[in-house]
Amino acid sequence: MLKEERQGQILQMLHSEGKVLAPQLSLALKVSEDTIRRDLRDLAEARLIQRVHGGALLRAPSSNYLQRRQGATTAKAHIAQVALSLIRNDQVIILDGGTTTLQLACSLPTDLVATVITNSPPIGIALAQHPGVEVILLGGKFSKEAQVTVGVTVIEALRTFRADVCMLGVCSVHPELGVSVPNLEEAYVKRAMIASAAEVVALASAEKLNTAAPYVVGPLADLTYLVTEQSVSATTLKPYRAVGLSVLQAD
Amino acid sequence: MLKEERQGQILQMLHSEGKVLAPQLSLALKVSEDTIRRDLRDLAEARLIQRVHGGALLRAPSSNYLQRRQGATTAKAHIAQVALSLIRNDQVIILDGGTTTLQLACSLPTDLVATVITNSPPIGIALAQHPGVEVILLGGKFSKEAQVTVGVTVIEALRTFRADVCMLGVCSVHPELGVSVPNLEEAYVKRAMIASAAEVVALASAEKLNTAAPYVVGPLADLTYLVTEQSVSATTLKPYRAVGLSVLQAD
DNA sequence: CGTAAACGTGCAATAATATGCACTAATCAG
DNA sequence: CTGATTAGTGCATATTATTGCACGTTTACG
Repeated sequence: MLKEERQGQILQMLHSEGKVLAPQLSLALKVSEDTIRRDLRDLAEARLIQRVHGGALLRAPSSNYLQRRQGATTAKAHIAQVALSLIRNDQVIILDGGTTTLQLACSLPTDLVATVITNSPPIGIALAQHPGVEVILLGGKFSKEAQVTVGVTVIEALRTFRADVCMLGVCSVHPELGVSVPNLEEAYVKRAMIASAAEVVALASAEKLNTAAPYVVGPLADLTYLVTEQSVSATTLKPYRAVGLSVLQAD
Repeated sequence: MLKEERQGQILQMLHSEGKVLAPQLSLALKVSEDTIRRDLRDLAEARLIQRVHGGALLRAPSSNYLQRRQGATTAKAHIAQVALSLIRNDQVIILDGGTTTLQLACSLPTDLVATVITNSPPIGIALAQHPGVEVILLGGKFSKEAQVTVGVTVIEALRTFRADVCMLGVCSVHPELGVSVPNLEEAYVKRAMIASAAEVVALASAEKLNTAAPYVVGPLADLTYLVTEQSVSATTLKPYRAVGLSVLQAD
């Protein structure tokens, strides 16, 4: 049995039982407790479990999303402001999850008349303030970390829409690799969002540029606009403009 | 039993009882009072409880700001508390939208392992605090007043599930008319929830009893349990019990 | 005050863990 | 193909964490 396979089983058992004990795992997986402990250490290092004396527990709920929601708001607010200019009345808009897009949702004019399709419950709730906006929430498994729904139902549901524009919060964007994310599920969802929209707007703060993550969403050619911060230099943006992307910078 | 697990139970008992005593905990958790005291010291250090001579108290008067935001009356909290007793580990639970069910979601033990299917984004977000709970959000048009998703996609999605129990917040319930709601869409959704669950629990505060609304969800026979307040008289409840419904009252 | 309960501390027993080392199997450069 | 390297594992041993108990001190409350 491979190490990764074994660690996968540990995770699975943890999620079904709520807790796991080292001796119990040793017995079930037929390896020594030492190996189990090493596995648990690895998994704890990867922030997948909460290691405790005697075994492991489900990871304590992280307030990552809330923390991120606090941080770096001015840059994101500026980016959101620019993205606003790409939205017009009576459009069908796909809004990706994430803090930048949540900021965008909050910044929408209150008299905007539009349909917003999103996999982010917080965005849906935020848009309750906008009487003219019809909100369609995409259903699926709720990812607590990113506060979005993921899974095949989200992708299936997206297929049934034809949106005018899609606002994508990107984790990583690179001139050659294109858009990539740290999570397989999210990659599929973003791909489906891109496929269902006529125009695609990527919202990327400065630190996202020229970086890459494990899962590729698609090439730069999939994007129509790239919105980023004022502070980014022209040379940094040159390769993006070179492939025909319209780059907008906040002021 | 792991230390962290035990401390989790202490927290849970504290939240349900309002206070805990060292000897009582020692008895309940089958460890010495010394260990209990060490646990209480740890928890106090982590600012999770307020340590006092003899045991511990809740640190802040209000345990959850979400509860306050909803203006949770004590009645609703009590109803939710009773409904908790109908939930066990490893169940698949359908949670209806509404303030009472949100209260219920917030009151779930943090170490509960279960799957929750809901059409309420606020409930989904609230359950992000529960690492053992897998949340499935039902997608559809977002109703801003009720803060739930509605529409045919919700009903379609519900068809694909077979839940152990369904927790229904009811607007109106009447011995002869059964459950009814003021909105056609919601009626359809509740009907679908009932159809997908083995047991149906209706949560109804006192003022909901013996009232009716325009759209009928179904007869009382669809329900398994009716949870309501202590203050409701036995004569009021008699017709409900007469049709074989198990009526539970908060204390 | 005085008493009993509650508390803190040091200590020993036990369980869990970390670390160093040896062995195996797979990989890879030459 | 061969020898070297490396990741993964199990074992022995040292270290640490957790717990219960003993004992002296503090606290609550009549």
